[in-house]
Amino acid sequence: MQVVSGTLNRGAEWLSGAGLRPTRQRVALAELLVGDGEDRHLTAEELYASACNGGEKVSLATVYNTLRAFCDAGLMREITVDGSKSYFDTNTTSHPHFYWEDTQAVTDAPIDQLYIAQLPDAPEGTEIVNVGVVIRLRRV
Amino acid sequence: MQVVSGTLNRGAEWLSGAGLRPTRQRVALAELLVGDGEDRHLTAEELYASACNGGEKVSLATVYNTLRAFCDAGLMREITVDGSKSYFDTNTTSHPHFYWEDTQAVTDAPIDQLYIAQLPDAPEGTEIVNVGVVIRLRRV
DNA sequence: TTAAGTGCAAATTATTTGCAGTAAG
DNA sequence: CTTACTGCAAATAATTTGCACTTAA
Repeated sequence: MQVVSGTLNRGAEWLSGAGLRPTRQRVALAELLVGDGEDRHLTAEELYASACNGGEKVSLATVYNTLRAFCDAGLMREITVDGSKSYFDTNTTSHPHFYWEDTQAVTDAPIDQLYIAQLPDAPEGTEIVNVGVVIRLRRV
Repeated sequence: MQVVSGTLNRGAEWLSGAGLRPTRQRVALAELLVGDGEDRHLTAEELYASACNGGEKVSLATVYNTLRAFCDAGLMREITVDGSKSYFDTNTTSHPHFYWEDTQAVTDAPIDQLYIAQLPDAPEGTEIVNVGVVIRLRRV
Protein backbone atom coordinates (compact mmCIF):
# COMPACT_ATOMS: atom_id res chain seq x y z
CA MET A 1 0.00 0.00 0.00
CA GLN A 2 1.21 3.44 -0.88
CA VAL A 3 0.74 6.67 0.97
CA VAL A 4 -1.24 9.04 -1.19
CA SER A 5 -0.11 12.59 -0.77
CA GLY A 6 -2.91 14.91 0.19
CA THR A 7 -5.36 12.30 1.32
CA LEU A 8 -5.87 14.18 4.55
CA ASN A 9 -6.08 17.68 3.13
CA ARG A 10 -6.97 17.38 -0.49
CA GLY A 11 -9.17 20.42 -0.09
CA ALA A 12 -6.34 22.70 0.98
CA GLU A 13 -4.16 21.63 -1.93
CA TRP A 14 -7.03 22.06 -4.31
CA LEU A 15 -7.39 25.66 -3.10
CA SER A 16 -3.77 26.66 -3.13
CA GLY A 17 -3.39 25.09 -6.54
CA ALA A 18 -5.79 27.74 -7.79
CA GLY A 19 -4.13 30.54 -5.86
CA LEU A 20 -7.05 31.02 -3.50
CA ARG A 21 -6.33 32.03 0.08
CA PRO A 22 -7.08 28.98 2.23
CA THR A 23 -9.26 30.44 4.93
CA ARG A 24 -10.89 28.22 7.51
CA GLN A 25 -14.29 28.31 5.78
CA ARG A 26 -12.89 27.70 2.31
CA VAL A 27 -10.82 24.76 3.48
CA ALA A 28 -13.84 23.27 5.23
CA LEU A 29 -16.03 23.66 2.14
CA ALA A 30 -13.29 22.40 -0.16
CA GLU A 31 -12.91 19.35 2.04
CA LEU A 32 -16.62 18.62 1.75
CA LEU A 33 -16.43 19.08 -1.99
CA VAL A 34 -13.31 17.22 -2.98
CA GLY A 35 -12.12 15.60 0.25
CA ASP A 36 -12.78 12.10 -0.95
CA GLY A 37 -12.01 12.59 -4.61
CA GLU A 38 -15.57 11.86 -5.69
CA ASP A 39 -17.40 14.13 -8.12
CA ARG A 40 -20.12 16.12 -6.47
CA HIS A 41 -23.14 18.07 -7.75
CA LEU A 42 -24.88 20.32 -5.32
CA THR A 43 -26.64 23.58 -4.66
CA ALA A 44 -25.39 26.30 -2.36
CA GLU A 45 -28.08 25.40 0.16
CA GLU A 46 -27.04 21.76 0.16
CA LEU A 47 -23.40 22.59 0.73
CA TYR A 48 -24.37 24.98 3.47
CA ALA A 49 -26.47 22.27 5.12
CA SER A 50 -23.70 19.71 5.07
CA ALA A 51 -21.21 22.23 6.43
CA CYS A 52 -23.58 22.99 9.31
CA ASN A 53 -24.14 19.28 9.88
CA GLY A 54 -20.40 18.80 10.08
CA GLY A 55 -20.25 21.42 12.79
CA GLU A 56 -18.62 24.05 10.60
CA LYS A 57 -19.43 27.67 11.21
CA VAL A 58 -20.05 29.35 7.85
CA SER A 59 -22.66 31.76 6.63
CA LEU A 60 -24.84 31.02 3.65
CA ALA A 61 -23.61 34.15 1.90
CA THR A 62 -20.06 32.91 2.20
CA VAL A 63 -21.07 29.58 0.71
CA TYR A 64 -22.52 31.41 -2.26
CA ASN A 65 -19.49 33.67 -2.61
CA THR A 66 -17.13 30.75 -2.20
CA LEU A 67 -18.83 28.62 -4.83
CA ARG A 68 -18.67 31.59 -7.17
CA ALA A 69 -14.98 32.05 -6.37
CA PHE A 70 -14.30 28.37 -7.03
CA CYS A 71 -16.05 28.61 -10.39
CA ASP A 72 -14.17 31.79 -11.31
CA ALA A 73 -10.93 30.02 -10.43
CA GLY A 74 -11.88 27.14 -12.69
CA LEU A 75 -12.12 24.64 -9.84
CA MET A 76 -15.79 23.96 -10.38
CA ARG A 77 -18.45 24.47 -12.99
CA GLU A 78 -21.94 25.83 -12.62
CA ILE A 79 -24.52 23.72 -14.36
CA THR A 80 -28.00 24.56 -15.47
CA VAL A 81 -30.42 21.71 -15.30
CA ASP A 82 -33.71 22.96 -14.07
CA GLY A 83 -35.59 26.02 -13.12
CA SER A 84 -34.65 28.19 -10.27
CA LYS A 85 -31.59 26.90 -8.49
CA SER A 86 -27.99 26.55 -9.63
CA TYR A 87 -25.99 23.38 -9.27
CA PHE A 88 -22.24 23.31 -8.91
CA ASP A 89 -20.16 20.45 -10.23
CA THR A 90 -16.68 19.53 -9.04
CA ASN A 91 -16.05 17.83 -12.36
CA THR A 92 -15.07 20.60 -14.74
CA THR A 93 -14.82 18.49 -17.86
CA SER A 94 -17.64 18.47 -20.37
CA HIS A 95 -20.00 15.59 -19.64
CA PRO A 96 -23.72 14.75 -19.64
CA HIS A 97 -25.92 14.82 -16.55
CA PHE A 98 -28.89 12.94 -15.27
CA TYR A 99 -31.52 15.09 -13.61
CA TRP A 100 -33.80 13.14 -11.30
CA GLU A 101 -37.21 14.81 -11.36
CA ASP A 102 -38.43 13.39 -8.06
CA THR A 103 -35.48 14.32 -5.88
CA GLN A 104 -34.18 17.16 -8.07
CA ALA A 105 -30.75 15.62 -7.79
CA VAL A 106 -28.08 15.87 -10.46
CA THR A 107 -25.65 13.05 -11.14
CA ASP A 108 -23.14 12.28 -13.84
CA ALA A 109 -24.34 10.25 -16.77
CA PRO A 110 -21.72 7.81 -18.07
CA ILE A 111 -19.88 9.80 -20.68
CA ASP A 112 -18.70 6.74 -22.54
CA GLN A 113 -22.32 5.90 -23.24
CA LEU A 114 -22.94 9.19 -25.00
CA TYR A 115 -21.88 9.60 -28.58
CA ILE A 116 -22.81 12.69 -30.51
CA ALA A 117 -21.96 11.82 -34.08
CA GLN A 118 -22.90 15.19 -35.48
CA LEU A 119 -23.37 18.62 -33.93
CA PRO A 120 -24.83 21.74 -35.56
CA ASP A 121 -22.18 24.16 -36.83
CA ALA A 122 -21.69 27.34 -34.89
CA PRO A 123 -23.47 30.14 -36.79
CA GLU A 124 -21.30 32.69 -38.63
CA GLY A 125 -19.33 34.85 -36.26
CA THR A 126 -19.72 32.58 -33.26
CA GLU A 127 -17.91 29.73 -31.62
CA ILE A 128 -19.26 26.95 -29.46
CA VAL A 129 -18.34 27.46 -25.82
CA ASN A 130 -19.77 24.16 -24.67
CA VAL A 131 -22.59 21.70 -25.22
CA GLY A 132 -24.79 20.90 -22.28
CA VAL A 133 -26.64 17.60 -22.26
CA VAL A 134 -29.21 16.96 -19.55
CA ILE A 135 -31.08 13.68 -19.48
CA ARG A 136 -34.20 14.14 -17.41
CA LEU A 137 -35.30 11.02 -15.53
CA ARG A 138 -38.59 10.04 -14.02
CA ARG A 139 -38.89 7.23 -11.49
CA VAL A 140 -41.24 4.50 -12.77
CA MET B 1 -52.92 31.58 -54.02
CA GLN B 2 -54.90 29.78 -51.42
CA VAL B 3 -56.64 31.09 -48.37
CA VAL B 4 -55.13 29.56 -45.29
CA SER B 5 -57.68 28.94 -42.60
CA GLY B 6 -56.85 30.64 -39.35
CA THR B 7 -54.29 33.03 -40.71
CA LEU B 8 -56.05 35.88 -39.03
CA ASN B 9 -56.69 34.28 -35.65
CA ARG B 10 -54.31 31.41 -35.29
CA GLY B 11 -53.93 32.30 -31.63
CA ALA B 12 -57.59 31.80 -30.81
CA GLU B 13 -57.68 28.42 -32.54
CA TRP B 14 -54.51 27.37 -30.78
CA LEU B 15 -56.15 28.17 -27.44
CA SER B 16 -59.49 26.51 -28.03
CA GLY B 17 -57.70 23.47 -29.39
CA ALA B 18 -56.28 23.01 -25.91
CA GLY B 19 -59.58 23.68 -24.18
CA LEU B 20 -58.42 26.97 -22.72
CA ARG B 21 -60.93 29.73 -22.32
CA PRO B 22 -60.04 32.40 -24.91
CA THR B 23 -60.00 35.55 -22.82
CA ARG B 24 -58.90 38.86 -24.30
CA GLN B 25 -55.45 38.67 -22.70
CA ARG B 26 -54.86 35.06 -23.65
CA VAL B 27 -55.84 35.65 -27.26
CA ALA B 28 -53.54 38.65 -27.43
CA LEU B 29 -50.62 36.74 -25.99
CA ALA B 30 -51.33 33.70 -28.14
CA GLU B 31 -51.38 35.93 -31.19
CA LEU B 32 -47.96 37.28 -30.30
CA LEU B 33 -46.68 33.76 -29.73
CA VAL B 34 -48.05 31.82 -32.68
CA GLY B 35 -49.75 34.46 -34.81
CA ASP B 36 -47.30 34.10 -37.64
CA GLY B 37 -46.54 30.42 -37.31
CA GLU B 38 -42.90 31.02 -36.41
CA ASP B 39 -41.29 29.29 -33.45
CA ARG B 40 -40.58 31.64 -30.61
CA HIS B 41 -38.38 31.48 -27.52
CA LEU B 42 -38.90 34.09 -24.88
CA THR B 43 -39.06 34.99 -21.24
CA ALA B 44 -42.14 36.21 -19.41
CA GLU B 45 -40.69 39.71 -19.26
CA GLU B 46 -40.08 39.73 -23.00
CA LEU B 47 -43.61 38.63 -23.81
CA TYR B 48 -44.95 41.21 -21.37
CA ALA B 49 -42.88 43.90 -23.06
CA SER B 50 -44.07 43.05 -26.54
CA ALA B 51 -47.68 42.92 -25.38
CA CYS B 52 -47.31 46.39 -23.87
CA ASN B 53 -45.62 47.62 -27.02
CA GLY B 54 -48.55 46.32 -29.03
CA GLY B 55 -50.89 48.37 -26.88
CA GLU B 56 -52.33 45.36 -25.06
CA LYS B 57 -53.38 45.78 -21.46
CA VAL B 58 -52.11 42.78 -19.49
CA SER B 59 -50.42 42.45 -16.15
CA LEU B 60 -47.05 40.78 -15.73
CA ALA B 61 -48.57 38.28 -13.29
CA THR B 62 -51.07 37.25 -15.92
CA VAL B 63 -48.29 36.76 -18.44
CA TYR B 64 -46.57 34.43 -15.99
CA ASN B 65 -49.79 32.58 -15.20
CA THR B 66 -50.69 32.36 -18.84
CA LEU B 67 -47.35 30.96 -19.91
CA ARG B 68 -47.65 28.39 -17.15
CA ALA B 69 -51.17 27.53 -18.30
CA PHE B 70 -49.98 27.14 -21.89
CA CYS B 71 -47.22 24.80 -20.72
CA ASP B 72 -49.60 22.78 -18.58
CA ALA B 73 -51.90 22.47 -21.57
CA GLY B 74 -49.00 21.21 -23.66
CA LEU B 75 -49.05 24.19 -26.01
CA MET B 76 -45.56 25.31 -25.07
CA ARG B 77 -42.53 23.99 -23.33
CA GLU B 78 -40.38 25.59 -20.66
CA ILE B 79 -36.70 25.32 -21.41
CA THR B 80 -33.77 25.64 -19.11
CA VAL B 81 -30.73 27.15 -20.69
CA ASP B 82 -29.09 29.42 -18.24
CA GLY B 83 -29.19 30.82 -14.80
CA SER B 84 -32.08 32.64 -13.34
CA LYS B 85 -34.76 33.15 -15.91
CA SER B 86 -37.06 30.69 -17.66
CA TYR B 87 -37.55 30.59 -21.38
CA PHE B 88 -40.70 29.38 -23.05
CA ASP B 89 -40.69 27.70 -26.43
CA THR B 90 -43.65 27.47 -28.80
CA ASN B 91 -42.07 24.43 -30.41
CA THR B 92 -42.96 21.53 -28.14
CA THR B 93 -40.99 18.88 -29.98
CA SER B 94 -37.63 17.78 -28.69
CA HIS B 95 -34.87 19.77 -30.34
CA PRO B 96 -31.52 21.40 -29.56
CA HIS B 97 -31.07 25.07 -28.76
CA PHE B 98 -28.45 27.69 -29.29
CA TYR B 99 -27.89 29.97 -26.34
CA TRP B 100 -26.21 33.26 -27.29
CA GLU B 101 -24.11 34.38 -24.36
CA ASP B 102 -23.95 38.04 -25.32
CA THR B 103 -27.64 38.69 -25.84
CA GLN B 104 -28.91 35.81 -23.68
CA ALA B 105 -31.19 34.86 -26.53
CA VAL B 106 -32.33 31.34 -27.27
CA THR B 107 -32.87 30.09 -30.80
CA ASP B 108 -33.46 26.71 -32.38
CA ALA B 109 -30.42 24.82 -33.54
CA PRO B 110 -31.00 22.90 -36.78
CA ILE B 111 -32.20 19.53 -35.57
CA ASP B 112 -31.13 17.74 -38.74
CA GLN B 113 -27.56 18.70 -37.95
CA LEU B 114 -27.63 16.94 -34.58
CA TYR B 115 -27.16 13.23 -34.46
CA ILE B 116 -26.85 11.46 -31.14
CA ALA B 117 -25.68 7.98 -32.06
CA GLN B 118 -25.70 6.67 -28.52
CA LEU B 119 -27.36 7.83 -25.33
CA PRO B 120 -26.78 6.56 -21.79
CA ASP B 121 -29.39 4.03 -20.66
CA ALA B 122 -31.89 5.19 -18.10
CA PRO B 123 -30.79 3.84 -14.70
CA GLU B 124 -32.83 0.96 -13.20
CA GLY B 125 -36.29 2.03 -12.22
CA THR B 126 -36.30 5.20 -14.30
CA GLU B 127 -37.30 6.32 -17.74
CA ILE B 128 -35.98 9.19 -19.83
CA VAL B 129 -38.45 12.05 -19.97
CA ASN B 130 -36.42 14.08 -22.42
CA VAL B 131 -32.93 15.03 -23.40
CA GLY B 132 -32.02 18.69 -23.38
CA VAL B 133 -29.20 19.86 -25.60
CA VAL B 134 -28.00 23.44 -25.25
CA ILE B 135 -25.20 24.69 -27.45
CA ARG B 136 -23.71 27.76 -25.85
CA LEU B 137 -22.37 30.31 -28.34
CA ARG B 138 -19.94 33.15 -27.94
CA ARG B 139 -19.62 35.92 -30.51
CA VAL B 140 -16.08 36.05 -31.92
C1' DT C 1 -75.12 32.79 -12.58
C1' DT C 2 -70.97 30.76 -11.71
C1' DA C 3 -66.59 28.97 -12.12
C1' DA C 4 -62.51 30.38 -14.34
C1' DG C 5 -59.47 34.26 -15.30
C1' DT C 6 -57.35 38.82 -14.13
C1' DG C 7 -54.81 42.43 -11.64
C1' DC C 8 -52.73 44.23 -8.16
C1' DA C 9 -49.71 44.11 -4.16
C1' DA C 10 -47.67 41.32 -0.97
C1' DA C 11 -45.10 36.92 -0.30
C1' DT C 12 -41.47 33.57 -1.70
C1' DT C 13 -37.16 31.80 -3.31
C1' DA C 14 -32.59 32.10 -4.96
C1' DT C 15 -28.85 34.94 -4.97
C1' DT C 16 -25.99 39.20 -4.48
C1' DT C 17 -24.11 43.14 -2.08
C1' DG C 18 -22.71 46.92 1.31
C1' DC C 19 -20.15 47.51 5.04
C1' DA C 20 -17.95 46.90 9.52
C1' DG C 21 -15.21 43.50 11.67
C1' DT C 22 -11.57 39.43 11.28
C1' DA C 23 -7.85 37.03 9.70
C1' DA C 24 -4.18 35.48 6.25
C1' DG C 25 0.36 36.77 4.11
C1' DC D 1 0.19 46.04 8.55
C1' DT D 2 -2.73 45.54 4.52
C1' DT D 3 -5.84 43.53 1.72
C1' DA D 4 -8.73 39.87 1.04
C1' DC D 5 -12.47 37.30 3.40
C1' DT D 6 -16.48 36.78 6.30
C1' DG D 7 -20.98 37.57 8.28
C1' DC D 8 -24.97 39.64 8.67
C1' DA D 9 -28.81 42.18 7.09
C1' DA D 10 -30.68 44.59 3.51
C1' DA D 11 -31.17 44.70 -1.61
C1' DT D 12 -32.36 42.39 -6.07
C1' DA D 13 -34.53 39.51 -9.41
C1' DA D 14 -37.65 36.16 -10.97
C1' DT D 15 -41.71 34.16 -10.02
C1' DT D 16 -45.91 32.89 -7.33
C1' DT D 17 -49.97 33.73 -4.61
C1' DG D 18 -54.09 35.67 -1.96
C1' DC D 19 -58.03 37.92 -2.74
C1' DA D 20 -61.55 41.06 -4.49
C1' DC D 21 -63.19 42.00 -9.07
C1' DT D 22 -64.45 40.82 -13.99
C1' DT D 23 -65.92 38.02 -17.72
C1' DA D 24 -66.76 34.00 -20.79
C1' DA D 25 -69.91 30.18 -21.09
